[in-house]
Amino acid sequence: MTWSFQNDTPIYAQLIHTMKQQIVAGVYATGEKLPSVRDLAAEAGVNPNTMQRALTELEREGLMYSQRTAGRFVTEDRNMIEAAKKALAEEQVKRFLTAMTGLGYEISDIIALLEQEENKGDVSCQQS
Amino acid sequence: MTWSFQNDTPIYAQLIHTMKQQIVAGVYATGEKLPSVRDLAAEAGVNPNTMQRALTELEREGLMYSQRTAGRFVTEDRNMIEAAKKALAEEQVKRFLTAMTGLGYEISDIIALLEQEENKGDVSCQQS
Amino acid sequence: MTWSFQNDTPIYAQLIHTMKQQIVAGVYATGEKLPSVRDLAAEAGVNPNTMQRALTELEREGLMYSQRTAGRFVTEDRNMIEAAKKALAEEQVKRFLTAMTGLGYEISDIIALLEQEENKGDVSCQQS
Amino acid sequence: MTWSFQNDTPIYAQLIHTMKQQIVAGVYATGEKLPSVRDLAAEAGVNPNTMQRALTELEREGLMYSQRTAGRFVTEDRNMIEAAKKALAEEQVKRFLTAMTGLGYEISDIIALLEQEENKGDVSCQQS
DNA sequence: GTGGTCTAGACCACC
DNA sequence: GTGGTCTAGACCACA
Repeated sequence: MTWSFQNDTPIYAQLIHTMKQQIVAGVYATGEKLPSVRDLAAEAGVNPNTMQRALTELEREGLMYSQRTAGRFVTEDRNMIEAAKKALAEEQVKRFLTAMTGLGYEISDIIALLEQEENKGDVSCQQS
Repeated sequence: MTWSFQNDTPIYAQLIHTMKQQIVAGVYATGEKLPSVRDLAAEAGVNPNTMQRALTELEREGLMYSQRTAGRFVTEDRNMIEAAKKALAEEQVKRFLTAMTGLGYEISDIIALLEQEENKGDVSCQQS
Repeated sequence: MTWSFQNDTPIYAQLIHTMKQQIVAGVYATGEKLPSVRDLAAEAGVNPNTMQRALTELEREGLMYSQRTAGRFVTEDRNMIEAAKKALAEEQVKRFLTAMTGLGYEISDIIALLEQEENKGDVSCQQS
Repeated sequence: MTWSFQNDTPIYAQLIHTMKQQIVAGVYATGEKLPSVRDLAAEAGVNPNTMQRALTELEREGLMYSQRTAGRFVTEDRNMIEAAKKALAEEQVKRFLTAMTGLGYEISDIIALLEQEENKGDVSCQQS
């Protein structure tokens, strides 16, 4: 299946985001060799040029590097990945907070909601 | 402005979601007359039928009602709207949590992050 | 509003049925003068010729008679009307029974259902 | 054969009713695969979209479910079907009673009529 | 002009 | 071929 894209943000930007998430989430481990541009493009159902552009950007950000002959690898710098992770998380938080405050929730309300979730997940079932 | 749609979920579903959000957020107040189907469709840049379908569904959910010739109105039942708001919030929370846990965060981490945000918003002193 | 017709049975037949029902139900009383063909046709939203045909048939059945100058009248023969009533009732019963047996109900079941209805209608409310 | 429709109620509503009746009556058995939307539409002589709408509604009511590629099936939940049957029967009874009382019959009269029918059906002796 | 219904025809994803 | 979605355009009843 080809991925799904929003038609308001450029596809290459969405690719960057998705690849970043996959690296941070460990789909592609630290130092791991990535599939070829052609394969990645095919998997995502986009033009190889578009995928190339995304990868170049990710390289510029330091999340991956390419060696002429051997291929393209995820960075071995865990701090780098950690930083990317934090950035992504912050983005999620920001988006989430915007949505929730737009719905009329205060941060304190939200924290309360999350604590509820935490208890829900902690113990399997306390009282039916 | 025509709205933007993801190409993985049906447009009518996205319309439902957006309209719901707008009602909950008070863009369309309780009991207020909504624009005509045709106008809403034009505004969203979709076919009137598609908008119609979304509105029909919202009507079925009780968030609005239509009067043959007079037009379509937001429900006057605040509880209804409140319930919709809660449902939307829960959806946001769920989505957020899966994204964050996918990134490797525990709920406790997330709560900590949010508390940080809270303090940031509270006072203007920043000690990055 | 113009009446509603099925598109499988001729309109004149449906007119006969409806007029018959109205006479039997007393909408047009025994011996009463009927509106003009033109008016009846307008009321039903059909061509006067079609209404004429229906009325002619009703005359043939003896439910009404016309006097050249004075107009058209419901029969004064109560037996006639009574018979028509029975015929209509029988038709209803037949249709009803077909539907219900088609649904898998036995006549005894149906009678039980109706007796329930009778009790329901009899007393306003016995127990909440 | 194309079906016949009344021109006062929307076709899709009539389709819902007819399909429901057929399921309840066992024309389409529990769990059975239904013809394709297109075939059903052709059989009924309506546009596939109209038939689709009816089926969607029936799905929502739980009387059938669809599998992306395999087709559409009658629910396997006999209780569901039983409930639908009762609802249809109640509707028939209500309609019948209003028609008959409109003709001037009391419920007791009607029950008497039905008992007559019962006896008629029981033994073949007729003493008209 | 409003909501609602219907048709015809197209496209998509899935297997 | 299946279900599902979307569009474009038409028509109706109502007021």
